Amino acid sequence: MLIEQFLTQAICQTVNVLFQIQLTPQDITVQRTNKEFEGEYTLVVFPYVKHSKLPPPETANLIGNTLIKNFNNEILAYNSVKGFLNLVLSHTFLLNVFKTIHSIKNYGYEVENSKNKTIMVEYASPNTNKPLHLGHVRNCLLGYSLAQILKTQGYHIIKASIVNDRGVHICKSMYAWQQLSNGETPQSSGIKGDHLVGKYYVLFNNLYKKEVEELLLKGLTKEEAEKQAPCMLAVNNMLVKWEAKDEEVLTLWKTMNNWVYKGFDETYEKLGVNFDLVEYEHNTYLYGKTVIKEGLNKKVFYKKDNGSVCVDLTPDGLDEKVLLRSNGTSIYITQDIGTAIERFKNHPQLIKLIYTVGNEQDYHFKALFKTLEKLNYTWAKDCYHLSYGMVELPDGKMKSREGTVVDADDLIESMISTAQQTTEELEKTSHFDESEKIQLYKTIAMGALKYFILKVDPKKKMLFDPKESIDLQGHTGPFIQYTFARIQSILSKINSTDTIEFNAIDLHQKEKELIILNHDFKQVLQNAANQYNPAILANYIYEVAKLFNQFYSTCPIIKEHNTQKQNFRIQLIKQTANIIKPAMLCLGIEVPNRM
RNA sequence: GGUUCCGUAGCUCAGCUGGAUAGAGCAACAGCCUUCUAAGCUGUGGGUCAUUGGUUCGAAUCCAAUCGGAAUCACCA
Repeated sequence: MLIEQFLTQAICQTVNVLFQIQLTPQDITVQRTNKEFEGEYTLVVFPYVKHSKLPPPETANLIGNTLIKNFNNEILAYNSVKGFLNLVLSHTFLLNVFKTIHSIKNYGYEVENSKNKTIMVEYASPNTNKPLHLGHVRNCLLGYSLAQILKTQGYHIIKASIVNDRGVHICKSMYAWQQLSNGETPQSSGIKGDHLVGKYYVLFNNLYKKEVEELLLKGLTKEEAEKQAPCMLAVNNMLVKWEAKDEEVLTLWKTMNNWVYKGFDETYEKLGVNFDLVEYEHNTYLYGKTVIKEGLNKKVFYKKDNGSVCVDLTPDGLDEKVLLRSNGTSIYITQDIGTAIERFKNHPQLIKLIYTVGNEQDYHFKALFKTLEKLNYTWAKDCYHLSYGMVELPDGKMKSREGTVVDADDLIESMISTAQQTTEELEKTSHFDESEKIQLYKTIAMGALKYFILKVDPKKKMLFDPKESIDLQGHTGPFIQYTFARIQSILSKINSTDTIEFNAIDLHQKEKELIILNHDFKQVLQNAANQYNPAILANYIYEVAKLFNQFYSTCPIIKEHNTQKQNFRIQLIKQTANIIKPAMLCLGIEVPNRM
């Protein structure tokens, strides 16, 4: 950022004078120089040949000559290859850049809430009829990480979850439990609450399937059978009773939901995610109805003959969307309209509302935002759907009915035991005490899992093979954690000061690269925040760790006897650690001091 | 059928506001622990960037068409 700013200004000034044109620094872009050429930054001169009226190489030479003449403190030399002008930055300039970023506390960060603006990130938002699975894990990690990243840009962040705690799905679990459980509870069975409720959800589906088959044998059509299956009738009846606040049903509903919440909380804790605001749908699902009425009065919506209320989105390339059932009850989008309005009403500083939801709902959110726009809410444009791809298994999509879902708790457990096994094989922890070991296994396991998920672009689908455990080597979370631990180890063996007395030292290639990469951190954080994409940060921090490891194997510190040089290297790796740690925390990944 | 998204090495992924000979990791092979942690470093092999056309000095990147995959088009959530 600092460097690009300087270069674009310098180049802008130069070409304006040379070619009698009027560009601004924003019109100029520089890029990093390719490995095989000398230099750090490159200007592509093709855009300027029509002004210079010279062939590209001569244009490059002309610009290069003028630059080193006018900016000889910063630019040491240049070389031009075809139309590419490669600039070699001076060591003092790079050292000054380094001193600048090193002197800034929390480089790359804005003070929390300094913008006095609020962003709400909604994620997780589970149904309460079954435990969390790998898809939820991706959702939670993305949402949490994005919230952390946005926080670094000076926003006040509200992490929100809206729990879908009512409806047919939970009634299915309730009915099956009533019929089949003999009063089984998490306490009596030792089963985690969400898994227990999930178990009865599965049992319900089995029962339903059996009943439908029986009815089919009796000669009913498939459609009739699916509607008339006794258990389904019972569930529908239960839902009616719930809405009528039947005490028995309500008590059971509360009991079973509480089992689930307790289970979810454990899983969230293991994932290291949390929320500032938890809403429950049974409280919020009626909000939207009055809005629909208003829209009807304003003629934004219309009532169809059968009594349902619709909005016409065909001018916007979408379809006609039903907003209220003919029997007057609300549906998904009705609720979402209501909660969005409530949220902007309750939080006056809210400038962005981000929904972390899978891409299967792209259409829904388009319709939702468009509808809000039609209702003339100016903030409709501030709603954003963070859409992410499904997690797929080698043999296709996860399907709960076929039992191919990867359960979140199971996955975490197996990651921990993999981490433990590998760590023991490497004999890393012989002098760790027992509790430290357990902590470390968890840290590594979650680091591997989180990084594995966050490094891929959210919008792309990703593949997970349960048969192969997630790697701990290479482009992984543990690699970065390991790098951090090494830095801590070096620092602990050296009595370091914080002086930055290193003025006239020669920089090794890897040192230059590491300075520049450190310097890029601010821009990367901004990009990740602006594009709502934690993967940008994840891939960047791997580059940093990789470069550190290369630097580390070529530039010894303890063996370096030039004290200025040694001090510089110490400060450089300190700064690197100062970037790795917060970046990893933005991804929700802990970094251990030793491993 | 309409709409949207995706297609890069054997596998998992970067790169996409157009720039030089397309990058990592895993897997395979060959080196490096008497020197700050070998979960590391160095090297080798591996590519028709789905296909075809267009835009231009220049295309994995932008546009169009085609092929392949996915999602969605519910008075489900």
